[in-house]
Order: sequence, then structure tokens, then C-alpha cells
Amino acid sequence: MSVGIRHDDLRRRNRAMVISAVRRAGQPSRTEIAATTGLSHSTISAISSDLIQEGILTESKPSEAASLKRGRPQVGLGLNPEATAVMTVVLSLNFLSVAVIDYAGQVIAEEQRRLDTLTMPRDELIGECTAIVRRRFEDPDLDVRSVARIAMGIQGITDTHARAMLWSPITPLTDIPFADILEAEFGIPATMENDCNMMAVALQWRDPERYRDDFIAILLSHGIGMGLVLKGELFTGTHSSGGEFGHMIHRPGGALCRCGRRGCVEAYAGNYAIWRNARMMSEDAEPTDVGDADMRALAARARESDGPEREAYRKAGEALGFGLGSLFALIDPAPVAMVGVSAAAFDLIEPALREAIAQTAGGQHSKSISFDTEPNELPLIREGCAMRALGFVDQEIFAPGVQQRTGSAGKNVA
Amino acid sequence: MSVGIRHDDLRRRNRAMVISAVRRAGQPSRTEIAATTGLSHSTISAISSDLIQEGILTESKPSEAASLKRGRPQVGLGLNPEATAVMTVVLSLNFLSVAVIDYAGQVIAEEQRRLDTLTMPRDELIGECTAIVRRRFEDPDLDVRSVARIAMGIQGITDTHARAMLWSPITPLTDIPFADILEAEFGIPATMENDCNMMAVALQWRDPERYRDDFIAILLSHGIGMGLVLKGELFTGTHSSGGEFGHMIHRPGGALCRCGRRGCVEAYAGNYAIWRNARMMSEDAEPTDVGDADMRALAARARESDGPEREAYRKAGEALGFGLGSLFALIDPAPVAMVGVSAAAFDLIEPALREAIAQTAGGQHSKSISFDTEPNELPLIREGCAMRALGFVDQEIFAPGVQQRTGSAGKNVA
DNA sequence: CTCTATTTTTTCGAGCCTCGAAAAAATACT
DNA sequence: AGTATTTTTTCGAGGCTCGAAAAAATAGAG
Repeated sequence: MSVGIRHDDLRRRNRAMVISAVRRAGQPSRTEIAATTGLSHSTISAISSDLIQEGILTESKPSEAASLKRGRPQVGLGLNPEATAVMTVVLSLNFLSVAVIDYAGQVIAEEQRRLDTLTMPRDELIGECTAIVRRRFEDPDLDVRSVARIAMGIQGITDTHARAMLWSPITPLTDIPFADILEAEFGIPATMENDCNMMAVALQWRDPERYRDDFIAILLSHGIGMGLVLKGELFTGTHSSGGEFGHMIHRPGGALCRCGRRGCVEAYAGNYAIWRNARMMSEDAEPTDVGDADMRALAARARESDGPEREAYRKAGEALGFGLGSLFALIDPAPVAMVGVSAAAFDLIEPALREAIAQTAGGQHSKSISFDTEPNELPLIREGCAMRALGFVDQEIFAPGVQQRTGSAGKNVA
Repeated sequence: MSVGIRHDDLRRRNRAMVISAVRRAGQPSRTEIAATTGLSHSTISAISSDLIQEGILTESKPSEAASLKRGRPQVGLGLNPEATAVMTVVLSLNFLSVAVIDYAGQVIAEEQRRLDTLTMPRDELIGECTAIVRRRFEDPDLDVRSVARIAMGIQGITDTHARAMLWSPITPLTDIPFADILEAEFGIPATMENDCNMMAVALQWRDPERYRDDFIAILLSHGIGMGLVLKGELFTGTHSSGGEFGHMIHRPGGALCRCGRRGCVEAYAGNYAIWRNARMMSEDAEPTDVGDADMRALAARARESDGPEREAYRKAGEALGFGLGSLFALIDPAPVAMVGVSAAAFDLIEPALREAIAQTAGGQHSKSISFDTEPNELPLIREGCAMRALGFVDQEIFAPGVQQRTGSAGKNVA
């Protein structure tokens, strides 16, 4: 059950409010913050002078608008980049990357690495992840002692509490508690996030106009994933990261999916499924890895002539359309961002997708549903992880004490 | 954006907290409330003496457990039934009912009425609804001047803000702003709720053990509806009441649904669909109304022998199973309550349903998914409306002032 | 160059609210 | 009748936010 509000929670919540207002707005003045938060000027003044003294915020000289106005110029408040730093670790198919990001959100160091995730044994995979992090810590150029949090993103299913990878297409291994492993290894709070959820978080930061309260990010890649934001909050399952859009059932008993079941949306719209159909292979054929270059070539051929390649994209569009239609029956339509290599072929997918969606309950507003595309998912995932880690720092370290549910993490206060 | 917490919000929130603790717990002592809310004894003491003085709570003599313990006996706190009252209006196919419920949740008056909703013109339908409410107000036995809120429940789609019926299977009419109509007519805040959502709310109150944070209520009746609670909160769409489980797509281009589209879950599992299949009629046959008695007879025949009737229920189970599987892919499995006349035939539905679900992503935990049945939906809907209305009173009238999002409603403070 | 209008930010006292400790109240046990 | 025990109330302390007023910092006017 939710819990009563203590008197001291007040300050903490309002501190968090101010920090988040600054993170969102860039260089707001105290007056602007007072307006957006609804708190009085006195309160904002008190809180921000605390935060400045603690080295969390910094004053920056007046913005350009100052010269136009009459009275005392506004003083912009910004996040102090040196307040702390966070680290992101993104593990995807055959690829591992790490980045250090300062408190203001700028990347200050990074490293990328190819590895063979599909065949790697458990210890080695974990070892690679901890090693790449450790190398960052050992870099003498950086004062990495100030890293306050690690957010790891992975393609696959994670648990609701953001502690472990439960299942992933990039490895046959399951149930790896990466968050706990990193915490034990480095003594820093860590979380394990789902890649598509992080894409959604990143979109919310990149384009808050379009991706605000309700939207959908769909990853069109080898597999089909989804990140969903509803009422401004990231949607997760009751036990797992949830939102396994790719494994909604498109045709009961239909094409063979990578997950071993039949008829999933992914079994028609994943890279391997498009490839399979374009080559006129059986729907029962084992899913195979298809490179991004091959997919781009496939899309080019589909654009050239109306052959089996175009038909394969049509089928993908149909599966995505009926899947989205079912989803929209549940949550109502919302803006969609298509991310990943096949998003670059969305022109081939869209007609069949819209036709399918129009045949569903969500299709009433079919025409008003807008799609946007972004071919490159990795930067989005990293950005999402960074924002997530910074968000935790904002709330749990710089405005500590408010009741948390997560149980672990969040002990080292400045 | 969310807004800073003012100083006076504190008291109001904690008042709401205490009221809700009392509503939930029955007759808790001050000490118990302090424990569940986490607030100090002094605070609870202050707040509850306020609430008693305002006539919202009453002290009741010690419970039976008092004789066992040593010290000063606990004094139970209860909701004062006379504090206020709410009214529920439930409109379903050919049936309209109203009830007056006191602040403690007891029904103190009711009226039910048959009418032909399918053919009624707009004015007449609205007129019947306002008339049945007015008759309650005119009843001299009741001090109905104290009615603080009306909650209307309807089979069909409502908007997110609980103001209007957007679409309903019980009438060809659309977009009737019942909440506004009732507010204008009687000057009392009103809301327009979706029937299945209210079923879910009622289940949460009836059996909080089983139906707590995450569960699904599915209405198996003429149509198929769903009420969904996730993380303790009623799930709604971004624009409408949402959760139109019955119109997820089971088979693209498949059987004709009452909604005019094809292949919806409902087109296989709604009463009319089961009837159609049992009679071996075409899947394109116009949906017809089937009475509850006919459905019960159909179920009996299906249990007797393995004929087309049993096959019809099998198909229904398959559609529901694949639909649930897709839903579980999104939200993970959760306990399910099957409500409505076909819930009484769940024995005929369950085998195919479980078989289908096992073929989906949600089916990993297929065996652990538990189903419960409740053949009678109307009492549930009424209970849900009552609890919802009382919840609004608790929060908006007896603990007023906390920022609201809904824009309208909630102006008459005690 | 000085003065005034204007806008932002800080200061200060007032009013609430919650908390902890201690007191008061109400009962069972001895 | 006295003591132990548990619940509830009382009371002063400490914090927080708010509004009003003061202080600070600038542009424009004369």
C-alpha cells in the first residue's frame, strides 16, 4: 500500500522536482522553475542555493534573451557536469560498448568491442562485461571515482526490478543477474535495462514534443521489440520488462519463430523472416542471422521490382499492422517510432501495414496514426541508458530519503 | 509535468491516506492506521479527531479481540454511514438499474427497470436514465440531498476522462456525454465508467488477496470485454477506456465480428459467435442476440455429447487462449477472472484455452495461470461503480485541494 | 551621468505540519 | 488495591513553504 507523507519527504521531493526541471529545461532561471513547478519563489531560491552549495547545480551567465528585457537579468541554472558521472554498458549481438557520461549528459569517454556473443560461455561473457567497465575505471585521464551509477542495456527480456537479464536472443544463456554482478564487482549501484525500453526513454528526451505521454517505439531488426510509454511512464510487465510485441500471435500455428513457437509477429517481420520469405523458403525454415548489409540489399531489390522480395516486406507490414491493431485495441493509437535496420525499409512496409491496421479496432483513426523512422538503434539505446542512470542519480542520490520500492541500491549519499 | 508539493497538500494527502486505510481495513484502531500508513501516532490522532469532528469517521466500541489483550483497549474507527451517499447507475442491454449507497458502502435504496435499449431514440434513452435517478431523489424515505456523487457504468467504450459513452453494443447511438448530462441535471459530480473496468474494481475489493496488484477480469457475454489492473492501478487507454480485448485480432480476415470487422477474438468467443458455430452457421452470418437461457442450454448440450456445440466452445477457448497469450506477451501472465454467462461454461472452454495459451509466449508459465469464474456480472459492475464513487468522495470531497488532472468535477466541498 | 521603471532574487516572519517524548487513559492480571 | 501493559492524547521542537517586502541588477529617459 502507498504510504503517508512525512514532513521531511517534502523537501526531498521538491529538491528532486527542481533538479528534474533543470535537467529538462536546459538553463532555466529560478523564476522559470518556480513557474513550472508551481512552488513559490522563496522555496525555489532556498532549494537552488542549497543545490549550488552542494555542487549539484551551477549558475551560468545570463542567456541571450537578457539583453532584450528591462530588469534584473535572469541567472540560468545548469547541472554541474562535475557533480558526478554515470556509466552505460550496452550489450547487443556481437557487440559490447561502454560510455562514461558526466552529470550534464555529455559523453566523456567510451569504448566499443566486437565479440562473439552467441557462442561465448557464461563466465566469458560476464568477464567481458566487467573487463570493459574496469578498463574505464583504470583510465588515468578520467576521475572515474565519481561514477555514481551504471546502467546496462541489453537486447532481450529483463526482470521488472531491472536486476537481471532473463532471456536474450544474443546468447543461449539465461538468467544472468548483471546488475548484481556489476554492483558486487565495482560497488556501484547498477541496473539492467531492456534495450527497447531505453529506446523509448531516449526518444522522450530527444523529441519531447512528439514523444511525450503516450508513444510506442518498435525495433525492427533481427527480432521485433517494443518500448512503450503510457501516461508518461515506461510500461513494463508484471514480472519482466514486458512489451514483447514481437511475440504477440499474428497467425495461430503459423510461421516458425526464433522463440520456437509459431505465428508470432516476429516470424513474419523479423529480419530472418523477411529474408526467408524473400528467398521463398519454407515458413518452417530455421531462422538465420542476416547482416544489415544483406537487408539493405534486399530492400533495394524490393524497391526495384515487384518480386518475392516486395511480397516479403508486404507480409511483414501485414503482421506488424495486425499486431499494432491488436495493441491499439488495448491502449488506443499513439505515435509510433520505427527503429532499426528495417525502419529504413519502412516505405516497403507501410502500405500493407496501414491496410492491415485499417481492418482492426485501432484502425478507426488509421490515417491519423503517425510513424517516424530511425535506422540506428544503438545510439538511442545508449542515450536511454544514460538518461535512466542520470535520472536515478537525480532522484536517489541528490534527493535521497523518499521511500523506494526497489529494495537494494542507493546507499552512497554525497 | 508533475508539480511541486505545497505545504498544505501534506495534510490533505495524509487525510486521504487515513480515510482510505479505514475504508480498506474495516474497523482499524488508530495504532493500526499508524502502522499501515507509516505516520506517527500523534499525526494519526490529530487527523482522526478532525475527521470524527467533521462527521466523516465514527468511533465504534472495541472489537472482540480487546478482551484478550492487556492494556487500554483499541477503539475501532469506521466510516460514518451518514457522512454522505453516492448513487450508481448501471445501463446494460435492455436493463437499467440505480442504487443509493451510504458512505460506509451499504445499499440503502435501489430500482431496476427493463427497457429496449437497442431501438430507443437518443432522447428517450437519456430521459430514462435521468428519470430513474430523479425518482430516487424524490423518494421521501431517503435523505438523498446528501448524495455527493453519481457513478454510471455502461457496457461499451467510454473516454479516458470518464465523461462520455463513446460507443456501446447496447445501442446504435454513439457519443453520449452521460456524465455531463447527469451533472447538469442534478448538480452533482458524475462519471461515466466502463463496465469491465468496474468489474475489476469490484474484484479488487471483494478479494484483495487474489486480486491485488495485477489481474485481469474478462467478461464473457454477448461481447467480450476486459478490465485490467496493473501495478494496482486500473489500466485505461490513452483516449478511451481501453482494454478492448475482444477486438484484438485472432485470425486476420476471419469470422465476422459484431463491430463490423473480421477475425476479432469476440467473433469466436462472444455468445453470438459460439451460437453461430454451434448451429454450424457461416462465420459471416450476422451476429444475433442470444438469451442467457439459450446459452445455458447450449452449454448443457455441449457437455452431453461431442457435437458441434462442443466444437463451438473449443473454438471460443482457442480464440481466448491466443488472445490471452498475446496479452501476456505484453504484460506477463496474471490471475484471470472470467465473468458473465459463458463463465459458467468455462469447463468447456478451458482445455482449448490452455492448449492455445501454451503455444504462445505467455504460455511458459501456462500451468501457473489461474482462472476464477463468476457467472453474474451485474452485481460486480454495481459494486465497482459504488467503490469508485466512494473513492472519489474520499479523495476529492473529504480531502480536497490536492491537484487534480481531470479539469472538471469536484467543486462542491463540504 | 543620474534617476526611474522593471524584473529577478533573497530575506524574514508567520503559519502549518509532523515528530518524539511524556503524560494520560483504560484495561487485565496479581 | 496496586502494577503492568497497551492505546491514545498532549505538548514543545524543528522544518518547510508561503507571502510580503527588501535587495539586487539592469535598460531607458532626461
